Amino acid sequence: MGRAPCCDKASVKKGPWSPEEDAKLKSFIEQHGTGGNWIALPQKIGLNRCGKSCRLRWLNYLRPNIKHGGFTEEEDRIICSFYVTIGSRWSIIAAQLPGRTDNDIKNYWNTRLKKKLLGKQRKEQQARRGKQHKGDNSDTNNNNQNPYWPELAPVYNNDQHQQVYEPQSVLMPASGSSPSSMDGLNNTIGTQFFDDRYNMLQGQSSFLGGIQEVMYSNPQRFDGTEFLSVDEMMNVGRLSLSCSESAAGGWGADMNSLVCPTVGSDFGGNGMQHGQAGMMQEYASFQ
DNA sequence: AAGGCCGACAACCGCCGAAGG
DNA sequence: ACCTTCGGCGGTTGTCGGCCT
Repeated sequence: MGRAPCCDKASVKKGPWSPEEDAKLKSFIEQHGTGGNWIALPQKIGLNRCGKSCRLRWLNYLRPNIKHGGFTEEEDRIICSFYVTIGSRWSIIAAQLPGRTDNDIKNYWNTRLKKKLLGKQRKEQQARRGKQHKGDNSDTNNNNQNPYWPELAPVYNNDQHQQVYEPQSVLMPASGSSPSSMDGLNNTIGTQFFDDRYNMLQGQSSFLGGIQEVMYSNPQRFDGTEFLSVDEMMNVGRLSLSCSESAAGGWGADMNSLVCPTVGSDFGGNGMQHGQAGMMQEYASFQ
Protein backbone atom coordinates (compact mmCIF):
# COMPACT_ATOMS: atom_id res chain seq x y z
CA MET A 1 0.00 0.00 0.00
CA GLY A 2 1.38 3.37 -0.95
CA ARG A 3 1.59 6.23 1.43
CA ALA A 4 -1.28 8.59 1.94
CA PRO A 5 -1.12 11.78 -0.08
CA CYS A 6 -0.37 14.95 1.85
CA CYS A 7 -3.65 16.47 0.72
CA ASP A 8 -6.68 15.80 -1.42
CA LYS A 9 -5.16 16.50 -4.80
CA ALA A 10 -8.53 16.63 -6.52
CA SER A 11 -10.03 19.38 -4.40
CA VAL A 12 -6.91 21.47 -3.98
CA LYS A 13 -6.11 24.39 -6.24
CA LYS A 14 -3.07 24.06 -8.50
CA GLY A 15 -1.22 26.36 -10.82
CA PRO A 16 -0.06 29.95 -10.46
CA TRP A 17 -0.68 31.81 -7.24
CA SER A 18 -2.94 34.86 -7.23
CA PRO A 19 -1.88 38.07 -5.46
CA GLU A 20 -4.63 37.44 -2.91
CA GLU A 21 -3.30 34.00 -2.07
CA ASP A 22 0.20 35.41 -1.78
CA ALA A 23 -0.98 38.14 0.54
CA LYS A 24 -2.87 35.69 2.75
CA LEU A 25 0.06 33.35 3.08
CA LYS A 26 2.62 36.08 3.59
CA SER A 27 0.72 37.98 6.24
CA PHE A 28 -0.13 34.84 8.15
CA ILE A 29 3.43 33.56 8.27
CA GLU A 30 4.79 36.98 9.14
CA GLN A 31 2.39 37.18 12.06
CA HIS A 32 2.27 33.60 13.29
CA GLY A 33 5.09 31.72 11.64
CA THR A 34 4.50 28.40 9.96
CA GLY A 35 3.49 26.74 13.20
CA GLY A 36 5.84 23.93 12.36
CA ASN A 37 3.28 22.23 10.21
CA TRP A 38 2.97 23.12 6.55
CA ILE A 39 0.29 20.53 5.93
CA ALA A 40 -2.07 22.14 8.41
CA LEU A 41 -1.22 25.69 7.40
CA PRO A 42 -3.54 26.18 4.39
CA GLN A 43 -6.56 25.12 6.43
CA LYS A 44 -5.70 27.59 9.15
CA ILE A 45 -5.45 30.43 6.64
CA GLY A 46 -8.37 29.33 4.56
CA LEU A 47 -6.28 28.66 1.49
CA ASN A 48 -7.37 25.93 -0.87
CA ARG A 49 -3.79 24.88 -1.49
CA CYS A 50 -1.60 21.92 -0.71
CA GLY A 51 0.69 22.48 2.26
CA LYS A 52 3.72 21.65 0.20
CA SER A 53 2.67 24.17 -2.37
CA CYS A 54 2.44 26.81 0.38
CA ARG A 55 5.87 25.92 1.63
CA LEU A 56 7.36 26.18 -1.84
CA ARG A 57 5.65 29.47 -2.52
CA TRP A 58 6.93 30.93 0.71
CA LEU A 59 10.49 29.67 0.38
CA ASN A 60 10.95 30.49 -3.27
CA TYR A 61 9.00 33.67 -3.63
CA LEU A 62 7.39 35.28 -0.60
CA ARG A 63 9.95 35.12 2.16
CA PRO A 64 11.97 38.26 2.75
CA ASN A 65 15.31 39.07 1.10
CA ILE A 66 14.81 36.85 -1.91
CA LYS A 67 16.72 37.89 -5.01
CA HIS A 68 15.40 37.02 -8.44
CA GLY A 69 17.43 37.04 -11.62
CA GLY A 70 20.41 39.27 -12.22
CA PHE A 71 23.03 36.67 -11.38
CA THR A 72 26.48 38.19 -11.20
CA GLU A 73 29.65 36.79 -12.74
CA GLU A 74 30.84 35.95 -9.26
CA GLU A 75 27.67 33.99 -8.57
CA ASP A 76 28.07 32.22 -11.91
CA ARG A 77 31.54 31.12 -10.95
CA ILE A 78 30.44 29.94 -7.55
CA ILE A 79 27.58 27.92 -8.99
CA CYS A 80 29.85 26.33 -11.58
CA SER A 81 32.49 25.46 -9.06
CA PHE A 82 30.04 23.91 -6.66
CA TYR A 83 28.33 21.99 -9.42
CA VAL A 84 31.63 20.44 -10.39
CA THR A 85 32.40 19.69 -6.75
CA ILE A 86 29.15 18.33 -5.43
CA GLY A 87 26.85 18.07 -8.40
CA SER A 88 23.24 19.10 -8.37
CA ARG A 89 22.94 19.69 -4.65
CA TRP A 90 21.06 22.88 -5.24
CA SER A 91 20.14 23.48 -1.64
CA ILE A 92 23.78 23.39 -0.61
CA ILE A 93 24.74 25.68 -3.45
CA ALA A 94 21.91 28.03 -2.55
CA ALA A 95 23.23 28.21 1.01
CA GLN A 96 26.36 29.81 -0.39
CA LEU A 97 24.46 32.51 -2.22
CA PRO A 98 22.50 34.70 0.15
CA GLY A 99 19.06 35.54 -1.14
CA ARG A 100 19.10 32.85 -3.80
CA THR A 101 16.82 29.84 -3.68
CA ASP A 102 17.67 26.36 -4.78
CA ASN A 103 14.89 26.49 -7.33
CA ASP A 104 16.23 29.71 -8.80
CA ILE A 105 19.73 28.36 -9.07
CA LYS A 106 18.52 25.11 -10.55
CA ASN A 107 16.50 26.94 -13.19
CA TYR A 108 19.34 29.32 -13.90
CA TRP A 109 21.78 26.46 -14.32
CA ASN A 110 19.49 24.44 -16.56
CA THR A 111 18.42 27.29 -18.79
CA ARG A 112 21.44 29.53 -19.02
CA LEU A 113 24.56 28.81 -17.05
CA LYS A 114 25.12 25.31 -18.40
CA LYS A 115 24.93 26.59 -21.95
CA LYS A 116 27.11 29.55 -21.13
CA LEU A 117 29.74 27.28 -19.66
CA LEU A 118 29.56 24.81 -22.52
CA GLY A 119 29.98 27.60 -25.01
CA LYS A 120 32.97 28.90 -23.15
CA GLN A 121 34.56 25.48 -22.98
CA ARG A 122 33.99 24.75 -26.64
CA LYS A 123 35.58 28.05 -27.60
CA GLU A 124 38.60 27.38 -25.48
CA GLN A 125 38.88 23.86 -26.77
CA GLN A 126 38.80 25.04 -30.36
CA ALA A 127 41.39 27.69 -29.62
CA ARG A 128 43.62 25.08 -28.02
CA ARG A 129 43.25 22.70 -30.92
CA GLY A 130 44.19 25.52 -33.24
CA LYS A 131 47.30 26.11 -31.20
CA GLN A 132 48.24 22.44 -31.21
CA HIS A 133 47.96 22.35 -34.98
CA LYS A 134 50.58 25.05 -35.09
CA GLY A 135 52.87 22.98 -32.89
CA ASP A 136 52.29 24.99 -29.78
CA ASN A 137 51.35 22.49 -27.12
CA SER A 138 52.38 24.50 -24.13
CA ASP A 139 48.89 24.31 -22.73
CA THR A 140 48.78 20.56 -22.68
CA ASN A 141 52.15 20.44 -21.01
CA ASN A 142 50.98 22.62 -18.23
CA ASN A 143 48.85 20.23 -16.31
CA ASN A 144 48.57 22.33 -13.24
CA GLN A 145 46.31 24.73 -14.96
CA ASN A 146 42.76 24.02 -15.73
CA PRO A 147 41.50 26.18 -18.54
CA TYR A 148 38.15 24.47 -18.84
CA TRP A 149 36.29 26.07 -16.02
CA PRO A 150 36.03 29.68 -15.13
CA GLU A 151 38.87 30.98 -13.09
CA LEU A 152 37.50 31.18 -9.62
CA ALA A 153 38.18 33.06 -6.52
CA PRO A 154 39.99 30.76 -4.09
CA VAL A 155 37.52 31.17 -1.30
CA TYR A 156 34.03 32.40 -1.40
CA ASN A 157 32.76 33.60 1.87
CA ASN A 158 29.31 34.95 2.46
CA ASP A 159 30.16 36.19 5.90
CA GLN A 160 32.03 39.42 5.54
CA HIS A 161 33.31 39.16 9.08
CA GLN A 162 34.91 35.84 8.55
CA GLN A 163 38.49 35.82 7.49
CA VAL A 164 39.21 34.43 4.07
CA TYR A 165 41.92 31.85 3.90
CA GLU A 166 44.00 31.00 0.92
CA PRO A 167 44.01 27.31 0.18
CA GLN A 168 47.10 25.46 1.22
CA SER A 169 48.29 22.12 -0.02
CA VAL A 170 48.06 20.52 3.35
CA LEU A 171 46.38 17.26 4.16
CA MET A 172 43.90 17.13 6.92
CA PRO A 173 44.17 14.31 9.44
CA ALA A 174 42.75 11.08 8.14
CA SER A 175 41.66 9.70 11.41
CA GLY A 176 41.03 10.77 14.95
CA SER A 177 38.99 13.63 13.69
CA SER A 178 36.60 15.07 16.11
CA PRO A 179 33.12 13.75 15.47
CA SER A 180 31.68 17.18 16.00
CA SER A 181 33.61 18.60 13.11
CA MET A 182 32.06 15.95 10.91
CA ASP A 183 28.55 16.92 11.83
CA GLY A 184 28.45 19.91 9.59
CA LEU A 185 29.78 17.87 6.73
CA ASN A 186 27.29 15.12 7.34
CA ASN A 187 24.60 17.72 7.33
CA THR A 188 25.68 19.27 4.09
CA ILE A 189 27.17 16.76 1.72
CA GLY A 190 27.34 13.68 3.87
CA THR A 191 30.21 11.28 4.22
CA GLN A 192 28.56 8.80 1.90
CA PHE A 193 29.26 11.09 -1.02
CA PHE A 194 32.97 11.05 -0.28
CA ASP A 195 32.98 7.43 0.75
CA ASP A 196 31.48 6.46 -2.58
CA ARG A 197 34.08 8.39 -4.46
CA TYR A 198 36.87 7.11 -2.29
CA ASN A 199 35.72 3.55 -2.80
CA MET A 200 35.81 4.14 -6.52
CA LEU A 201 39.25 5.66 -6.30
CA GLN A 202 40.54 2.73 -4.26
CA GLY A 203 40.22 0.50 -7.26
CA GLN A 204 42.18 2.84 -9.49
CA SER A 205 45.85 2.85 -10.23
CA SER A 206 45.93 6.58 -10.01
CA PHE A 207 43.92 9.43 -8.75
CA LEU A 208 43.43 10.69 -12.25
CA GLY A 209 42.14 7.35 -13.37
CA GLY A 210 39.83 7.49 -10.44
CA ILE A 211 38.56 10.91 -11.28
CA GLN A 212 37.86 9.75 -14.80
CA GLU A 213 36.09 6.70 -13.46
CA VAL A 214 33.98 8.87 -11.21
CA MET A 215 33.21 11.17 -14.08
CA TYR A 216 32.33 8.41 -16.51
CA SER A 217 30.23 6.70 -13.89
CA ASN A 218 28.20 9.83 -13.42
CA PRO A 219 27.85 11.53 -16.77
CA GLN A 220 25.04 13.72 -15.57
CA ARG A 221 27.17 15.26 -12.88
CA PHE A 222 29.87 16.17 -15.33
CA ASP A 223 27.70 16.84 -18.28
CA GLY A 224 29.80 19.86 -19.10
CA THR A 225 32.82 17.70 -19.81
CA GLU A 226 31.56 14.81 -21.85
CA PHE A 227 33.23 16.13 -24.97
CA LEU A 228 36.65 16.35 -23.42
CA SER A 229 39.45 14.10 -24.56
CA VAL A 230 41.29 11.87 -22.12
CA ASP A 231 44.07 14.44 -21.86
CA GLU A 232 41.52 17.08 -21.16
CA MET A 233 39.80 14.88 -18.65
CA MET A 234 43.14 14.51 -16.96
CA ASN A 235 43.40 18.21 -16.77
CA VAL A 236 40.05 18.25 -15.09
CA GLY A 237 41.30 15.48 -12.85
CA ARG A 238 44.13 17.68 -11.78
CA LEU A 239 41.79 19.81 -9.86
CA SER A 240 43.81 21.20 -7.10
CA LEU A 241 42.36 19.43 -4.15
CA SER A 242 43.96 21.15 -1.28
CA CYS A 243 42.88 21.95 2.19
CA SER A 244 43.01 24.94 4.34
CA GLU A 245 42.15 25.74 7.86
CA SER A 246 38.78 27.27 8.32
CA ALA A 247 38.13 30.26 10.45
CA ALA A 248 34.89 28.73 11.52
CA GLY A 249 36.74 25.76 12.87
CA GLY A 250 35.32 23.12 10.66
CA TRP A 251 32.82 22.42 8.02
CA GLY A 252 30.54 23.96 10.49
CA ALA A 253 27.16 25.22 9.79
CA ASP A 254 26.96 26.00 6.15
CA MET A 255 30.09 25.09 4.29
CA ASN A 256 31.19 28.68 4.11
CA SER A 257 34.69 27.48 3.62
CA LEU A 258 34.11 25.11 0.75
CA VAL A 259 35.53 26.56 -2.39
CA CYS A 260 35.99 25.75 -5.96
CA PRO A 261 37.83 22.56 -6.81
CA THR A 262 39.47 23.99 -9.85
CA VAL A 263 41.74 26.15 -7.83
CA GLY A 264 41.63 24.41 -4.52
CA SER A 265 38.98 22.74 -2.51
CA ASP A 266 38.91 24.05 0.94
CA PHE A 267 37.70 21.09 2.85
CA GLY A 268 38.57 23.31 5.72
CA GLY A 269 38.17 22.55 9.29
CA ASN A 270 39.52 20.57 12.09
CA GLY A 271 38.90 17.17 10.87
CA MET A 272 38.11 14.94 8.06
CA GLN A 273 37.66 11.27 7.89
CA HIS A 274 36.11 8.55 5.84
CA GLY A 275 36.39 9.15 2.16
CA GLN A 276 37.30 12.81 2.18
CA ALA A 277 40.62 12.26 3.86
CA GLY A 278 41.14 9.17 1.81
CA MET A 279 40.62 11.08 -1.38
CA MET A 280 42.98 13.74 -0.16
CA GLN A 281 45.65 11.22 0.63
CA GLU A 282 45.11 9.39 -2.59
CA TYR A 283 45.53 12.60 -4.48
CA ALA A 284 48.49 13.76 -2.46
CA SER A 285 50.36 10.62 -3.34
CA PHE A 286 50.02 11.48 -7.00
CA GLN A 287 50.87 15.14 -6.63
C1' DA B 1 -1.45 38.98 -38.48
C1' DA B 2 -1.01 34.25 -37.27
C1' DG B 3 1.20 30.29 -35.97
C1' DG B 4 5.22 27.85 -34.37
C1' DC B 5 9.22 27.67 -31.67
C1' DC B 6 12.01 28.43 -27.81
C1' DG B 7 13.71 30.26 -23.48
C1' DA B 8 12.71 31.43 -18.80
C1' DC B 9 10.57 30.64 -14.75
C1' DA B 10 7.00 28.93 -11.55
C1' DA B 11 5.07 25.06 -9.77
C1' DC B 12 4.24 20.14 -9.24
C1' DC B 13 5.57 15.30 -8.43
C1' DG B 14 7.57 11.66 -6.23
C1' DC B 15 11.17 9.97 -3.46
C1' DC B 16 13.93 9.90 0.72
C1' DG B 17 15.30 10.54 5.41
C1' DA B 18 14.26 12.23 9.98
C1' DA B 19 11.32 12.46 13.74
C1' DG B 20 7.88 10.98 16.64
C1' DG B 21 4.41 7.82 18.33
C1' DA C 1 11.60 -2.23 15.99
C1' DC C 2 8.16 -0.74 13.21
C1' DC C 3 4.97 2.45 11.15
C1' DT C 4 3.28 6.94 9.93
C1' DT C 5 3.79 11.61 8.95
C1' DC C 6 6.10 15.47 7.41
C1' DG C 7 9.73 18.42 5.52
C1' DG C 8 13.14 18.76 2.19
C1' DC C 9 15.06 17.94 -2.10
C1' DG C 10 15.95 17.26 -7.08
C1' DG C 11 13.89 16.21 -11.42
C1' DT C 12 10.40 17.31 -14.41
C1' DT C 13 6.47 19.58 -16.38
C1' DG C 14 3.40 23.46 -17.42
C1' DT C 15 2.75 28.08 -18.71
C1' DC C 16 3.73 32.39 -20.49
C1' DG C 17 5.89 35.76 -23.29
C1' DG C 18 8.99 37.10 -26.86
C1' DC C 19 10.96 36.22 -31.21
C1' DC C 20 11.02 34.43 -35.81
C1' DT C 21 9.11 32.95 -40.12
